[in-house]
Amino acid sequence: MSDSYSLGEVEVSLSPLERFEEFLQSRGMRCTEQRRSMVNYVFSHHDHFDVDSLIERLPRKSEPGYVSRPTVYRTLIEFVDAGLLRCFELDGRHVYEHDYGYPEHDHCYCEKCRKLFEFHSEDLLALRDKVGKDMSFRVTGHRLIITGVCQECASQNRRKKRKQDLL
Amino acid sequence: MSDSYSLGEVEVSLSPLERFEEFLQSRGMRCTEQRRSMVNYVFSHHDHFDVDSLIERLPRKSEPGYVSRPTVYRTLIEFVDAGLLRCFELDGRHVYEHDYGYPEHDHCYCEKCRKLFEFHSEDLLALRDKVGKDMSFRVTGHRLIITGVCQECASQNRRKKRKQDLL
DNA sequence: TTGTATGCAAATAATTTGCACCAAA
DNA sequence: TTTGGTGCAAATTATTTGCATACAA
Repeated sequence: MSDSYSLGEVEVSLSPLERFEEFLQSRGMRCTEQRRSMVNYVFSHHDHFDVDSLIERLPRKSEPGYVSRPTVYRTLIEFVDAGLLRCFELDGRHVYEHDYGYPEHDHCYCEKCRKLFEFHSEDLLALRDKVGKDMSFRVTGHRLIITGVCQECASQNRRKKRKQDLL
Repeated sequence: MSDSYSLGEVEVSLSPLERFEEFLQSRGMRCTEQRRSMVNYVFSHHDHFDVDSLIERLPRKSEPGYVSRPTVYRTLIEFVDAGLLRCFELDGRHVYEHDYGYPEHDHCYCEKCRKLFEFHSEDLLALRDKVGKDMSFRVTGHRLIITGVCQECASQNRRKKRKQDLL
């Protein structure tokens, strides 16, 4: 095992668990069974997820690794504080995604299938900083969501329309 | 009175009430006391607002123009459908702002005072369309929020720090 | 008159909290 | 042994809904 850890596309020197342990130490918090379980399950996929979909993947009650719903909420907040996850709101619920070891990006959101598609734009970062300068605003971050219809949903619509035309 | 109506910076040919009445007609909905009252209060300010702050401005129960909370929610949805308001989520609640007769814009959000500052960027629209093209995504809209600290809050911090330095 | 709209109270949904018990360091 | 952590049940918050009544067209 090398001394660096690859997640997505960015090289980082610690695994998510190691980094989280460091965070816990620095705050006098404990590395519990539940926290370790959460790290395992959250960082074994790179999808976006909400609390419900995470709990579906987590072990059930009475199985090893089970984490209660309140603790899931509490631990996700810790992950965000630790810089492991980012969180945003979509359709009235919190959505989480990997931050640590994962390249910065923004999203297109399909209003039909409700899927998120990632993209990265250097121009956006430049634009963001320019706006900050113009407005004397000290920028710490941003969130851009482009809404619309993804290719797949758009072509499904077209297929349906063609069928209707034949009737 | 001229036959065009100026709100913010964009000229439109109908007042918000007239436009809403048109919308209601087209859907076989009725122009009620409550809907008229809401139009009055919502379009007499240009601020961002959430349901609670709107209800604070609205007449109290037993006063003329009173609208019950469920009807406030229902009517705001109608305003959005009618293209009079836009809605987005911030800190777990719905925030509304004028759309009709108001120029397209995005926001800087100060994490200290939680105020929203508007800006407009043509570059952003171009960027948005380019991303859509690159990703074969049919763009219908976007939402950009730049987070950080506004000038006022930043300078307050500096003042506090200076004072602390003197102790 | 006829169905849409409203207010009330109750239901939902997502998230948070109080607290007695449990366990990491 | 000493705090911090957890699960449970209950509380909160924002929003939505069912339904009997009220009212616009």
